[in-house]
Amino acid sequence: MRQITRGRLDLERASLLAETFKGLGDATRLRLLSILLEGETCVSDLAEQTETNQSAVSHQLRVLRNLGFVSNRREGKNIYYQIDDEHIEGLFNLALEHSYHLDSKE
Amino acid sequence: MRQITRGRLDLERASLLAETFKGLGDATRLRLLSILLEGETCVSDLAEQTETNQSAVSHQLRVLRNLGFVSNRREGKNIYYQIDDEHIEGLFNLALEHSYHLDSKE
DNA sequence: TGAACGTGTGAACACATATTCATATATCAG
DNA sequence: CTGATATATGAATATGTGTTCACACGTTCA
Repeated sequence: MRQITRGRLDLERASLLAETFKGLGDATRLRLLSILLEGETCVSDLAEQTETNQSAVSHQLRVLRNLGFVSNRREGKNIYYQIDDEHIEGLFNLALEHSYHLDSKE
Repeated sequence: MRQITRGRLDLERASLLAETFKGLGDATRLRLLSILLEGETCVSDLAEQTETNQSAVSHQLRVLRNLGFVSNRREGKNIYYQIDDEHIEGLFNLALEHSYHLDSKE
């Protein structure tokens, strides 16, 4: 059982966490993740479904890969991406709750 | 009981979520929040404890206020900030778990 | 081998963002 | 009112980031 480190963040740990949140701080990346949460998808399908050009998708997938959010595998000419992190869905849902929370404040 | 909206994110909702994550995507802001999670704190103390100049702290507190993460109250010359969102701690902890997850991959 | 297709990558550009400096505003003490 | 203190704010600057374009690379198929 992992003991979560609580208490004040030092600069180094804060920077690490900031990287994680920054990775989720872009609408295109969130939409890619949202599609991938429904299942493995290849790059061209991701581009089509998000109405984003293929190069932009590739760039953003690299960001997600570097953060350990997704992984990929080649199958012929296609490369399929998949979620490779168990916390993304939770982060999604908490952030959604926050947005509802905001609604109710206004 | 709130029904969480799942499934694919449209652009508008994705942008909203991205704002939330962007707000957490900065080490200075995360450290401020981390201190505030321990209790209400005034601006000058926040600046001192993060070794950040007062103006920068004020700017970042404004960002956090605009996102609904914190609120404040004046007491004499001081202004005390406090956490005003129930999801921040959860987001913190999930992101921490993700960072441990990353460690174990390398 | 060569053409077609899917994907990755570097450069360039436009735009966003964090920090600093100077200064404004608000409150309090005298 | 005056000066001191706490905080906010706008402008300037440096740095980061997302997208596009052009092209490279790898795979398949004929």
